[in-house]
Amino acid sequence: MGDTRGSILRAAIHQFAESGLQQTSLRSIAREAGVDPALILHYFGSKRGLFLALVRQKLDEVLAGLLGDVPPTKDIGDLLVARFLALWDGDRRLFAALFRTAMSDESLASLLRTELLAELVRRVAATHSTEAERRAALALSQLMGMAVGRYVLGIEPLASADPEEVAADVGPTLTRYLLRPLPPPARPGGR
Amino acid sequence: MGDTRGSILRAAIHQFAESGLQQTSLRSIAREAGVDPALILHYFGSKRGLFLALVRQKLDEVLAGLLGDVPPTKDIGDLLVARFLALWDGDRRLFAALFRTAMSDESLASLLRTELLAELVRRVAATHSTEAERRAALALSQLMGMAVGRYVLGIEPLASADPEEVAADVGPTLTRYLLRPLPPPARPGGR
DNA sequence: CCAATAATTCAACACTCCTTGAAATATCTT
DNA sequence: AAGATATTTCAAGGAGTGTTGAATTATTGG
Repeated sequence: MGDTRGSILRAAIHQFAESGLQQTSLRSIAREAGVDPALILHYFGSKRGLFLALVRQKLDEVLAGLLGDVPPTKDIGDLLVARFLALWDGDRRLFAALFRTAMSDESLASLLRTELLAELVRRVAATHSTEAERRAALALSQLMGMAVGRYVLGIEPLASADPEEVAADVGPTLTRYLLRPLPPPARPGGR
Repeated sequence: MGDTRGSILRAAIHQFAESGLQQTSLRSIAREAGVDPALILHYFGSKRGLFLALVRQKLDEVLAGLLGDVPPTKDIGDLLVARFLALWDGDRRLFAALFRTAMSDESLASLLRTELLAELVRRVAATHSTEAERRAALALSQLMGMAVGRYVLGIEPLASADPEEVAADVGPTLTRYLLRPLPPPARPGGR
């Protein structure tokens, strides 16, 4: 099995999920992969390069799993929340680690904005030509807050609730942000 | 001015706000405070001890500023959001750094749960004897999501919007979580 | 003024880290 | 089989870390 590069990636996923980007050392990844640390640099250029390779891969999964084939429905919020939870529940530790890193690393945050958020804006704009950015930002922040509470901070009963229950609670908020009338925006220059 | 301890704390706040807990070194704090690194340990025991001293102090400010003297009102959500934003807007970098750390550090996360969340639960329970935990968790996650979007990831237009506008958008969600009827909880053991 | 206590510094230990450049080993091509 | 190429290891550089314990300076109290 000449898949050394693959086994490095696997070890990296495992370690990053366990301890995050900063805490994980190339040495410990190399140890788990049964490989010399220098080899990782040979393949990925740098620790950051390894991490980014990982992120790109997962981001595609997220985009497909979250925004792929969204049927038109009145309960769009419930659907999005359910998909979001299904994704994240499938690999809690890894996603939590990725999310934490995105919050500490401007270049990752920027990736989130330009890929995930932008795609969401595009979908929203398809039904609402105006205020798509505002709606998408609000929806995304509720999604992220739910994730923080459930997966990162472990706030009960949110952390242990069944996905369906969470979707029933949070979904309507998303639906409102995405489809319902919003308060009139502040007039620029008004007081 | 024999306030060396105070100037260490000030330097620490500045540096932690700028770079976070891990990235900031005792040596650089000592440099800014014009002091030997060992002196910090003398006063605070450890790097973590210094950070915790800081957190305790700020947490009290937050609790007072957020949950102190809440008048009974129908628009409780707008009020909470406005207060939350006023607090955080007053020191964006520091709060963002504290929040990031809370997400990576279980003992800080636990502090958030046992202090901020618990206090919120107590307030909610005053008007809703049942489901206070569920309501508080939902409200807190929307607050945190708003914070992540606005301050940490910098999602537009949320990041640059006037506080009043954000309060008008997000407040009703909080009010709903806190005061309005929620979907019936899943029956335990049901399917 | 001198002893006791507090404040502060010095120097060093013991790690760990990412990264580098050259050396060794394996694989492939012809 | 031999030369070329890719893969992998070795050893070490060089910097930075938190922390410790003793030594030094300043401050206070009798």
